[in-house]
Amino acid sequence: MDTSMDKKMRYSRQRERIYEYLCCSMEHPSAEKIYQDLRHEMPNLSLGTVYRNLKVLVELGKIKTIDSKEGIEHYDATCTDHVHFICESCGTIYDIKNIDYKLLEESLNLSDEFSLSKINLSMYGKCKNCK
Amino acid sequence: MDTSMDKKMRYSRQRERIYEYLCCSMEHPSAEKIYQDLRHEMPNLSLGTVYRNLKVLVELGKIKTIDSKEGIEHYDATCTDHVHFICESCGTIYDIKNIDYKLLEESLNLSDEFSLSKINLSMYGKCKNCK
DNA sequence: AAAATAAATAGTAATGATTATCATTATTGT
DNA sequence: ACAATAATGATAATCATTACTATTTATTTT
Repeated sequence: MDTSMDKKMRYSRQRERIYEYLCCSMEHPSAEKIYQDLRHEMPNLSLGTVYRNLKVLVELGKIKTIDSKEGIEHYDATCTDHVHFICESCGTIYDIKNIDYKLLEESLNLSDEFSLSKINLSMYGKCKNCK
Repeated sequence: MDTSMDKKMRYSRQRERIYEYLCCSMEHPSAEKIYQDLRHEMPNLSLGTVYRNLKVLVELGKIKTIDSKEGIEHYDATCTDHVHFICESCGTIYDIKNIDYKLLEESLNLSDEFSLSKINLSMYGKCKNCK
């Protein structure tokens, strides 16, 4: 909401740790999962702090959100281009990295009435272990 | 949750009307929007009934959900294959219909460790009116 | 280095979309 | 028409996320 008068950001151990956690994690955790895991080493970390910092990190472009199934938001620190394959049996979210974006954009046949800025692509199916 | 013992479904004027409304609508409404519009002709329609029937219609495969931005679910009765273009300025959701799915799947370069059953694709950018 | 400042936190209350509950109403097979 | 039971309407409950506020902490100023 605060568009003018940008206030300068200060260092916070909590934000640093949340970002570090996400960078190391391979499993695209939810805010709740991050909170539960970091609680052990930061006993009075607050869930609100996790949400607040995830939002900040998204605005800074350092992490991304994944609109996974049913309502709960998940987060991802891998900021190179990639999309997700979500297994319908076990729910695991896999990173798929070798997309041919030129071919992909071509397949969309978008008329020039639209200017494209972002593609949100997820795939569903069964993974190696489940099929 | 009820996997065994399928109980037989009965006709309901409310469900019929909700489905009809969705088929005629061109704007991918939310449950709340549907409720507010149908309230006039069905004064004691309940919001819960709208949610319940939308869920049933999705299970029957007669309509689809669109995981639009920020949390609120939207619904769509166009069940031919198509994806959505969501304008970042005005929020309008457009149907994009002439996708080349063969080319699209090719561009994904999926290893055969995964068996694909569904693709969820949304595009973001600016529409004709907003750019 | 101490005081002044303002950003960030922890803890908790509030919000808002969706679901569950349950007494009542409506549909369908006999 | 009647019994069986699915669907409704009204409302309460749930649950992820956000807002609020007194306090703590990081930075700036003196």
